[in-house]
Order: sequence, then structure tokens, then C-alpha cells
Amino acid sequence: MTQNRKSQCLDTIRQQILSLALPPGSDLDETKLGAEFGISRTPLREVLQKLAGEGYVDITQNKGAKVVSMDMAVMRSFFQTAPLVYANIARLACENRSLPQVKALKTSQQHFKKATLNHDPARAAMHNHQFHQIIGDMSQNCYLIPSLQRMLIDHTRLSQTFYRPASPAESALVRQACDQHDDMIAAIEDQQVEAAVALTLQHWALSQDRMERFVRPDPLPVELTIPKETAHAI
Amino acid sequence: MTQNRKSQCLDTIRQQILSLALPPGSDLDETKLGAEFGISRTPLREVLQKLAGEGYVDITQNKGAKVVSMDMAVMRSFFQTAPLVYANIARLACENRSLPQVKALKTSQQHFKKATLNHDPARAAMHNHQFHQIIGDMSQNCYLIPSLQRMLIDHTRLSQTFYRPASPAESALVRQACDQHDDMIAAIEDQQVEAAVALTLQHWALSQDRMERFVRPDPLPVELTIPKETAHAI
DNA sequence: TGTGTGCAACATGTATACAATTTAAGGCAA
DNA sequence: TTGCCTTAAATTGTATACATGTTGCACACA
Repeated sequence: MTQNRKSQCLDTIRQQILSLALPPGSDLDETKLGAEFGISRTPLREVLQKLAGEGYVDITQNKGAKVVSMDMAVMRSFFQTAPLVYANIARLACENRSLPQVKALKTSQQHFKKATLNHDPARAAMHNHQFHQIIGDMSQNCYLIPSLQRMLIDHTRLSQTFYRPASPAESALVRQACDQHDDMIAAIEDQQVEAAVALTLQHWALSQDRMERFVRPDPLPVELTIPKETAHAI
Repeated sequence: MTQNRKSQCLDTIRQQILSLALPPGSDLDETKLGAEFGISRTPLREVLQKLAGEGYVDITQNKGAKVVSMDMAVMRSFFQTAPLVYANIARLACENRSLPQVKALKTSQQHFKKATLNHDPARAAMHNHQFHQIIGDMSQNCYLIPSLQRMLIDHTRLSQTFYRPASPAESALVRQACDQHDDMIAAIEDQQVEAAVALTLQHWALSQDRMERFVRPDPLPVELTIPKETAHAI
């Protein structure tokens, strides 16, 4: 009962960080959060310690906890490291997955697909996060999983930062990502290592492409609103 | 002052885990440790949470903290994953190292060399740990560093488990490892990426070889103490 | 003898009060 | 006004008491 409130607090804060409800760099006030979740500061501080261990927050001595930031240096590392981690996790997941885990992965994918069809990007992002976390579990590799966890935190946050809700091109990409999930499940279930790795890299490329297009969109027309035949008159 | 006791507690427990003074799987009693370090249970529990985040201990609900174990499955992952993590950390360290970090690395190496010359394997293991941790810092990669940290914890523990103090062959290997450290420093300082990666893989191979020889030593002579010419009479 | 139940001792989890540190505001002098 | 010092408020860190859960032993019973 009382334990439930603590783990619920943990889940809620995690989810708020991933959904950017708690944006990067924001301050986590112990007193306020404790009151909010109906627990005292002692267990709340332990929740924050745990979140720090998972890479969700940074704790500084006498300064409290902040949601981990995403500056330029971190983003550089992110794009540099993601394919390495994702590909190797996929390889190990293929080799070590258990059938219950495959079932869990399929369930997660169902939820993800449903959220995308309902045009609910926030829920889709959470289910996508869980999907890739399950693949991490499958890898059974206690050394790489911490890296994956940290990548996923920032990947989920970046995806939402770089999401254009109204864009039809975006919807097509989301559908494509969803199809890739299906293919990845099949490859993992059948333990086709090379296929799973290739699919994972394609999946990453798609995501990367989406984010890059957001950061570096097509330039505005040089002529602005002036018709072409009069443009030289400027 | 009071803060010192807490961070000293953290350092001491870390060091005791790495040195196997606290062996894998052993129980960490909050009350006892609190008394030992002169701090109350509240900050001690936060220390344990932090250690859990770093991968030194496992905390189970209502069951307390245990030093992380090293079963067969974990060791398999360890040998499978180490070259990947070490090589990539070395590559990034080459690219991103700062000069103060190079200086710190040289200092750490001096301490390591001194400990080996004094035939103090416990101190040598600690300084070796620090040496590789500094290379991790140099990588500036917040995603791979957690993996490296976990690898190093188990690497340091395994090295000591598999150490034969009296063996002269062992001493030669330690000297060789020490030389490799010197070469690695040079490669990192000069940012020779390929050299640093190659050296790192050689360094790993040496360590792996040492551990494997311990686990699978040369078989005992079949004839036992009986001279060869009478052996067929058994 | 083996098994199950209940209780007592012990270890962990939480709340609260208090201590120490940081932060910010106010006031004063240059 | 600007800079700096002092001081009060707010926030974090720690100790302690109490609540809750777990473990192991004794004892009854089959």
C-alpha cells in the first residue's frame, strides 16, 4: 500500500520526464513532490536517488535533483553512439530472447500501433520506449543495458521534441516505423541475427532522418512571396 | 565534515567491493554499516542507493542490499561484451581527451607501476581500475560510460579472483600490461585512434588470456608421480 | 520424523524534527 | 547605481522514533 505510492511516484516521474512534462534541466523540489505524491521526503529522496542511477536526473550535493539536460555535446554523443548500442542489443536479443519476452514484445507493439492509429503521439512514444526496453531485457546483457536505458531516455525525449503533429509526411514515417517493429519482432522470434541487426539499423536511420529533417528543414524560398518574373527587380 | 563521512563511506564500500573484501553476494547490513561509519541509517541508505545506481550492489524490496553477484551468465556476457566497450571507449577517448586528463592518466599510471614493482596486487588492481576509469572520462560519452563502469567493476574483481601471487609467469604478464598502459597513454595523447584501439584490444586479450589460463590450467600429468616406464602397469 | 503454525526478534521502510547549507533580499557604503 | 556584506528564508542533509515486513525458531500435530 505505502510501497505502491512510492513505486507509483517513481513511474510517474519517469513518465513525466520522458513526455517532457518535466523538461530537461527542470528542478525537482523534494518538499513539493513529496506532498504531491503523499509520501514524506525520506522515501522521495530515495526515489530521486534511484532515478539518478537510471540516468533520468542529476543530483548535485546540497543543490537537489534536476532532470538531465540535453546540450549539444550530449546530442553529438547520442547520434554517434546510438547505432552501436542498438545494433548490439538487437544481436544479443536475437540470441537470448525467451518466448514470454517475445509475447510481451508483441503486446507492447499492439499498444504502440493502436496509439499511432489514434494519433496519440505521447502514448505512442511511451509504448515505443517500452518496446525497445523489452528488446533490451531480451539481450540479457547487464553491461549494455544501462547504456541502452540512457539512450532510450534521450531518444524518447528527442523524438517528441522533434515531432510535427500535423505533417502528413510524418504520419507516413510513423507507419513505416510501426512496420519495422513488426519485422523486428519476426526476426527476433526466429533468431535471424543478421536480419534483426539490419532492421534495427534501418529503424535507427529512419528515426535519425526524421530528427535531422526537423533540425534542418528545407530552406524558405529565396523569392519570398514575390513572383519570379519580378524578382530580379529587387 | 559530516558530508565527508558520507563520501568516505561511499569510497570505502566501493573499494571493499572491488578488492573482494566484500565478496559478491554478501549482505550489506544498514544498521551495522551505519554504526561502522558513524552515520545514521538515512544517509547510509542513500549511499547504498547510489552504489546500486553505479552497479556495485543490488537492492531488493524489504530485503536490503547485496554486493552484485558474478554467476556464469554474467561472466559469459562479460567476456562477450568487454572488447566492444573497451575499444569504443578508447576510440572516443582519443578523440575527446583533454590535456589535464592526459596528465591525470599519467599520474594514475605512475601509481599503478609503483604498486606492481612493490608486488602489491591489491593496490595495483585499484590503480588499474582508476586508470581505465580516466580513459572512460576522456571519452566524454555519457551513454557508454555506465557500461564501462559496470565492466570495470567485474573486471577488477575477476582479475583479483584469478590472480596467482607467486607465479613468475604472472609477473611477466603484469609487466607487459604495464608497458601496454604506457603505449596507450602515448596513443591517446597523440590522438592516434587506430593505434589506441589496437592497443586496447591487445590489452584486453592479455587480461582475458590470464583469466582463462587460471580457469583452465594445464592438465595434471596423467602418470601422476609414477615414472613413465612403469605407467602402463597400472 | 516431518510439517505447519504462531510468535518473537530482527531488518527494512517511513515520518518527523532538527541541523547545516544555499539562496535571495535588504541595506549600506563607495 | 553598483558592489558587497549581513541576515533571513528556503532548501537540502541527518538523526531518531516508530511502522511495517521478513526470518527463524519453538512447539504442536499428524
